[in-house]
Amino acid sequence: MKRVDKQTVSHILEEIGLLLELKGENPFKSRAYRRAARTIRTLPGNLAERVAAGTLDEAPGIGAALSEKITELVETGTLAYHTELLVSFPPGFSELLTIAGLGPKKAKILYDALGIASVGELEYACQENRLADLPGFGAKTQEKLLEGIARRRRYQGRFLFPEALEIAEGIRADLAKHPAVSRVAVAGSLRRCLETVTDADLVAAVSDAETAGAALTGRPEVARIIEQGPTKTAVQLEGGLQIDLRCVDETVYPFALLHFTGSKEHNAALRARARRLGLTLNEYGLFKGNKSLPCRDEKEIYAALGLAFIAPELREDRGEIAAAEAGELPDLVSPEELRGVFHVHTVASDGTATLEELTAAAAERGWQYLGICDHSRSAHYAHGLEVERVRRQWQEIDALNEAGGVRLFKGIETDILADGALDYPDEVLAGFDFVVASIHSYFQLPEAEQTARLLRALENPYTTILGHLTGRLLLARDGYAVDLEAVIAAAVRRKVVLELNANPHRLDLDWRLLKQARDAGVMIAINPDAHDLKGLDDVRYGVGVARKGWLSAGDILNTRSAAEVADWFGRRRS
DNA sequence: GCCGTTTTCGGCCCGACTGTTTTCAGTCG
Repeated sequence: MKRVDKQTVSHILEEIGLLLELKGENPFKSRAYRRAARTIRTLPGNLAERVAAGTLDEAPGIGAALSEKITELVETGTLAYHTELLVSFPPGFSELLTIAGLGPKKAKILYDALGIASVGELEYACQENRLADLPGFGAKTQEKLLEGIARRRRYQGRFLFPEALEIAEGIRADLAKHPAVSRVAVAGSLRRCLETVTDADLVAAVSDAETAGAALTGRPEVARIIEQGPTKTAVQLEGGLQIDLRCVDETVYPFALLHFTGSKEHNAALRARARRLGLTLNEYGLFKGNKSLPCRDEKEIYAALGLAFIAPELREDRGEIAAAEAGELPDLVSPEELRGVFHVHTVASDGTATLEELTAAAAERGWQYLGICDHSRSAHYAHGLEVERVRRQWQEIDALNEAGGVRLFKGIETDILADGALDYPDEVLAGFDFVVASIHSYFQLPEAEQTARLLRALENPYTTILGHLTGRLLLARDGYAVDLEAVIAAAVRRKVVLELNANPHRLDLDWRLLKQARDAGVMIAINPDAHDLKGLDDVRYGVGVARKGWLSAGDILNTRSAAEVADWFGRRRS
C-alpha cells in the first residue's frame, strides 16, 4: 500500500475543496475542506499515530466527517469520496482555477457550454473568440483570461521575496515623497516575510487618493493598469510583478495596514473574535454598533480585541491569536541578535571572496565569528577540497586567528554520499571545529532510502549541522522525498543543529517546519550559504523566516558568543 | 463541513473593483 503522508492528505483535501466549489456546493463546506487541508499540512506529530489514537478531531476545523475521511485515506491509501468527485471532472481541470480572473463559477460555465477542460483549450477558445457570447462573459473577460494565461506561462505568477521587496521598497520610497502622501508602508505577504509572493501590497495615508494613485499608474515601468478605483489601484510592471496600492485617510491607516497585511486567514480569525466581543472590524475601523473605536496603531487594535501585539510574520492563523490572548507569544529574534554566521564559501571552492576579505566583512557587520565552509572533495563541480587543501586552509585560518579580531571557525560543507557516509575519513573530520553535512546529489532516491541516508549522516559523530534539509529550490525544484519528522526527531536526539539556509532561493527549512522543529527542541543555525561578500547579508532573509517560524534568540546557535559556540561544538563532539 | 458565554440549528469576515449588466454576480484579497 502506498504510504499516505500529511502532504498527500492535505493535497487531496484541498482538491476536494476545489471540486466542491466547482460543483456549486455549499461554499462553507468547501471552505471547511480547504481549512482542514491547511491544518493537516502543519499538524505536529505523526499522522498515522494520530489516526490510530483517534485524536484527529482534536485539531481545529476537523470534526466527525473529516476525521472519518482522513482515517480512510491514511488506512487504505485512497478516499472513495475523492475518487467519486474526481471522475465527474476531466483530469487536470482544477488547474484552470490558477488563471487570474477565472474562478469556479466561470470555469463551470466554460466547461458546460464549451467543454473547456484545460488551460490549452481555454487559450484556444479565447483566440477563436468563442467566450464573448457566454452569459457573464464579454470581450474584456476574454482578453483578461488570455493575459492571465500568458503571465502564468512567463512567470509562474510568483516571485522570490527579495526581488519583489526591492521593487516594492523603491516604489514605497518614491510615494513617501509625494505631497499627497503622509505615510506609506509595504504590507501584504512581503510584510509577513513569505518566501515567495504573487504581488506587492502598499498602503498609504493620503490627503488626495486620486493623485496618489496616479503617482503609481504614471510610473514608466508600468506595463498595464489592472484596476483603478477611488481608493484601490493595481498595476502590472514590465517584469510581471503586480503592485496593489490602497489609499486611505490618516485616521483609517492603522486599520488599513492591519487589513492589507493579512493574512486573509488571520484577518478572518480577528473578525470572528471581534464579533464574539460584540464588535465589527473592517479595513476602516473597529466599531461597536455605529460608534467607532479609534486606534492610533496596530498595537491598539490588538489591545482593543484583548490581544498582545502580533508581529506581521506570525499572522498566518497558526495559533498566534490564542498565544497573544494567553500572553505566550515568543520574543522573536531580531537581526541585531546574530553574533556571527556559519556556512560561508571562499575562493578555495566556489566562492569569490578570500578569508581575509570575509574576515573584514564580518568585522564591518559587528560579528564576533565566522564559520568557514567550503565544499568537500566529491563536489568536483564546485572545486571541492582534497585533504591536502583542507590542511592548507587550516593553517591560513590558524594564522588569521592568531592576529585576533573576528574568530574563524574551521568548517566544511561535506557532501552526504549516496549511502549516508560523509566525504572525508574520520581523522580529517576530527580536525574541523564543525561539520555541515548536506545533500548535493541523488535527489531522486525513494523516500525510505533518502531518509535512511540522512539518518546515517546524523549518526556520524562529526556531523554538527545538517545543511539545507529539504533541498528545495524555490520556484524551481521541490525538496526530495524524505521523512522529515524522523529526521527532526533524530536531530534532537543527536543534538545536531538544523540549518536555516538563508539563501533566498532556498530558505530551507521552511518556516512551517521550523516551528515544528523548534517545538521538538531542535537548535537552529541561520546560515547565509554565502558565495560572496554580499551573500553574507542574506542572513536577514533567514531572520525573517526564523521569526515566521516563531524562533527566539535562544533557539538559534549563532545568537551566542564565540566562546559559547566553541563550547557547543566541543560538547557535541564529546 | 464545523461549531457553541445567544445557539445541537443556523450561522459561518468583510469590502473593492470589474465587467456585464440595468441592479449585480464573480473574483480577489
